[in-house]
Amino acid sequence: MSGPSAIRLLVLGAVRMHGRAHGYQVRNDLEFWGANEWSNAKPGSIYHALKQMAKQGLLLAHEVAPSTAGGPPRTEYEVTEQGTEEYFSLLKDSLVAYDQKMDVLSSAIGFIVDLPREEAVALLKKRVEAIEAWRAGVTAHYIPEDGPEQLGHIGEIMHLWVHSADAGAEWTRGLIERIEGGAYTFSGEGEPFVGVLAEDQENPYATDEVHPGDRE
Amino acid sequence: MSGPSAIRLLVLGAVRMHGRAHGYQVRNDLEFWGANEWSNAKPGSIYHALKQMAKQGLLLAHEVAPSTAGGPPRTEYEVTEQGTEEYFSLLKDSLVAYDQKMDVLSSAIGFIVDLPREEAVALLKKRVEAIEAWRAGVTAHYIPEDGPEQLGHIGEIMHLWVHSADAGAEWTRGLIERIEGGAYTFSGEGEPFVGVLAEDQENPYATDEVHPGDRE
DNA sequence: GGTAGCCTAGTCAAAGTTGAATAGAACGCA
DNA sequence: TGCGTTCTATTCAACTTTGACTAGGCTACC
Repeated sequence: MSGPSAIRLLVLGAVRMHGRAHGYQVRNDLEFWGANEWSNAKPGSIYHALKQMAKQGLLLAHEVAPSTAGGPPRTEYEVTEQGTEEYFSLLKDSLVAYDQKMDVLSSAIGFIVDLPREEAVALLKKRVEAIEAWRAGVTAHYIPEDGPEQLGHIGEIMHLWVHSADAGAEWTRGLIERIEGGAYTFSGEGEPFVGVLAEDQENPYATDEVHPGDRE
Repeated sequence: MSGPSAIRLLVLGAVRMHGRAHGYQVRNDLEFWGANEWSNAKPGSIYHALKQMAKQGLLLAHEVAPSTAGGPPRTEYEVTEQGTEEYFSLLKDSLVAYDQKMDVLSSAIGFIVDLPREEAVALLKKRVEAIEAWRAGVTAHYIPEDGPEQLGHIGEIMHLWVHSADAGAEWTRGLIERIEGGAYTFSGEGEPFVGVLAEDQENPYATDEVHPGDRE
């Protein structure tokens, strides 16, 4: 660690989609996206990220209005120009970085259509290269002179990592193909994808249902 | 989160192997195991875990002796009975839990030979079941009535997760086969595997070399 | 018309994580 | 002998994450 942060990207991206949003809206969007399943996007982290990024000038905080829908008053945020820069920089880094933090990659995939199609493809290709380089480095380093048996069951750990890296590379190659084949609508290709909940819309994924196999 | 913690398991396991160990020894072991590559095992976290677990009665702290090899005095730790219980409980949980935190699984694999062979196999089989259940739950929930196209590129995220889950299940099945086939030496099968560095031994993996593709 | 329960919106203390800083002792060597 | 470097061993402040808590308003229902 610590490469790009998933929450920062998620929060920045969510606020950016709304134009102006308060914490609770962001929180709902992330739940809508299923981000609670694959990232550490709990309320506390979200509000913390908002405040921190406001302090750093990436967001502009409007000390604001009592709620329009009951509940305590709320603070609304907008992304600044600096915040937009950070957003794209974070997005690109997250697509390329192979640090096996799936939450970072997942977030970036969620926003990938904010990039032009060719750039997305180029970054994903760089990702594949990064994975292959990581694989080469690790296998060279940890499967040394005297043969792998020497490591005993410890070798299974490297095996696991290499196996996952390969799966990651394979998935990435598939995605590249789909994108090159014309799937999805990228930046500058008309009607952008809008993945936020409107003020009054209900969240179809909001549920208390616990999926079998989940660990809380 | 927050399922079992990787550092706690690693630290507990390292101290346990030594019988009695100070922080620097633990730190070296973890580096020897390559844990710095696949977990957040930085010095700060290690010392924190030691102190915390001592406070909780899992470790016994001996306020101790000036270093025998230069440097400041050091504190040595032993695992208590309660700590041993916690160790095995953590170990078993980590083997079964599918919360896609690879560091937790990796740590557990490192210590899997502390269990009897049949128990290890049983736990790994439970793991495969947990993965399959998770997969079933998630696909049912996130690929709803109106077909998956509705999700747009967001569907790729679930695709990624499912792909990784499948890879994880496949690897686990492979490991089960190898273990059932007699690989490695488990608890109660004679000469236990010893993976710690002796007091004077040099660490063959200690290196500043940066593997290509690494993100710091 | 009261009250139980839920939705909105956010705060906070405790715990965990990070990277850098500290500091003593030994070692090389000019 | 004195000076810089490396190794040993740990601490610390800053930051992030977590889960539980707070608190106002609305709604359904008796």
